[in-house]
Amino acid sequence: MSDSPAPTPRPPLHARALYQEVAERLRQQIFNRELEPGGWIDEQKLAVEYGISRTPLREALKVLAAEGLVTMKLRRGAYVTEMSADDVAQVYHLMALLEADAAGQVATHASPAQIAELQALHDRLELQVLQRDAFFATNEQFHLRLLALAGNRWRAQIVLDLRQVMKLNRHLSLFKQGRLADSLAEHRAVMAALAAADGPRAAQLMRMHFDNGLAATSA
Amino acid sequence: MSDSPAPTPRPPLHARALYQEVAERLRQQIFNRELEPGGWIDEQKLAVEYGISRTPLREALKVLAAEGLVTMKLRRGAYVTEMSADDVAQVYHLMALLEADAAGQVATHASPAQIAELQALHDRLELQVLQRDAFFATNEQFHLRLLALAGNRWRAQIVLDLRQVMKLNRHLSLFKQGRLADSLAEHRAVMAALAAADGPRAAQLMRMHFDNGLAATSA
DNA sequence: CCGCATAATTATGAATTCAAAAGCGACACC
DNA sequence: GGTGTCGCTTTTGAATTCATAATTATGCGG
Repeated sequence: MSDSPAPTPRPPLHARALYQEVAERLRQQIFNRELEPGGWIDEQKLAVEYGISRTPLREALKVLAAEGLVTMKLRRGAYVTEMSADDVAQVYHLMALLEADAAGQVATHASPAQIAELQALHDRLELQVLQRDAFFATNEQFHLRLLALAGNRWRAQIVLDLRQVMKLNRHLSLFKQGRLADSLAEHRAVMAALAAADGPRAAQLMRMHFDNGLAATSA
Repeated sequence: MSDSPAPTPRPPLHARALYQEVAERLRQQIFNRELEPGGWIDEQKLAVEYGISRTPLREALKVLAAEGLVTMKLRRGAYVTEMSADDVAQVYHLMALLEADAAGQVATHASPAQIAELQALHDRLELQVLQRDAFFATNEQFHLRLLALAGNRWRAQIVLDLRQVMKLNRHLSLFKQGRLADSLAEHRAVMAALAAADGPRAAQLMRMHFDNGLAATSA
């Protein structure tokens, strides 16, 4: 009689397919450099490590390949994608284009409550300028939330994928001292434009934010 | 002794993995409406039809899912994605954004030979205004070539995927009489801007080209 | 001692087999 | 007559088995 309020044993927790769980786990291993860019992915080893068969693992690898995180070589298996400096520049350019447009949309169409939500995230960012990892996390939250508010699920998905491949070389964007503070200042300006409902300015500032981000990696 | 100059029996023709071949075949069946949007995809039936096992077919389906062409429902299989009118508008917006940017890049950076190449494609388009299917094919060739010349492989891939999902509802963009001619006129203007190396104008005209395309579907 | 051909090993790719969940229908009970 | 439950069928999901290509090792010949 102690379990009357819906115990929810376990099956409903299997909300996602196994291959998706595996894909997510692979992404994390890639981002954490446990699988290094350019490196070969040993299917058998990972299948044993994950306690599964090769089948769902191979399905996950093909999804990651479609996302661009891994590269399939015919009859040679899967390799973690390597990003050249040129690739980084290209992806930054696209993120700038897409996120600037999103910022413009949000500035002109978002409700006060939604702006307040973004403001809250930004405020948290202000407090985390000395904690690199937390800063990155909150920063990503802000950008993804902005994307969601911009209301274009296709763009949101694309930017998500781009942000993921960008994590392949966090070592390049290991912001040098000071970049974090600069980034925050730019962020503050974008937030101000959003709050002012100034679409063009928000877009322009967001573009600059990314251009500076790119410059910081290549410099 | 008659086969001395490298016969190349067959193996090198296996240039692509089977799951990729299957993915391409599935795309074609989807675009041709042999698999209708919203419809369920019968794995066993298709596997028999293709003369393969379910394994590579399922891998292909997951790739298509990552591209957005099909939707996987947990424990219920794969369904051809349905595009809402809103989805169409969103995707058009992204194509406008990305291709306009690409046009700007090409206008400012392409070599004369590359511009001539695009001009040749456009000239062919002019001759095909009365053949709807040929017009579409050449039109796509032009846009994809432009993307390639713009030199951002990530953008090229993204636009390719977007163009694919857009084909899910060609019935919506079954250009009404006259739209083809209008489209051609816009195309001619874009080509002129490209030839004149006027980046901003090329971008602007390309954006308008897509905006008009969207208006033609929703009207 | 070096190079090439050939055999053994290993890993990928695909088919097959197995398990489990969802859909469907019949039957009984209210 | 309607509703709920039990069991049967179908289909998805995953593991296992099998085939084939590539890599490595080995041995022979130069």
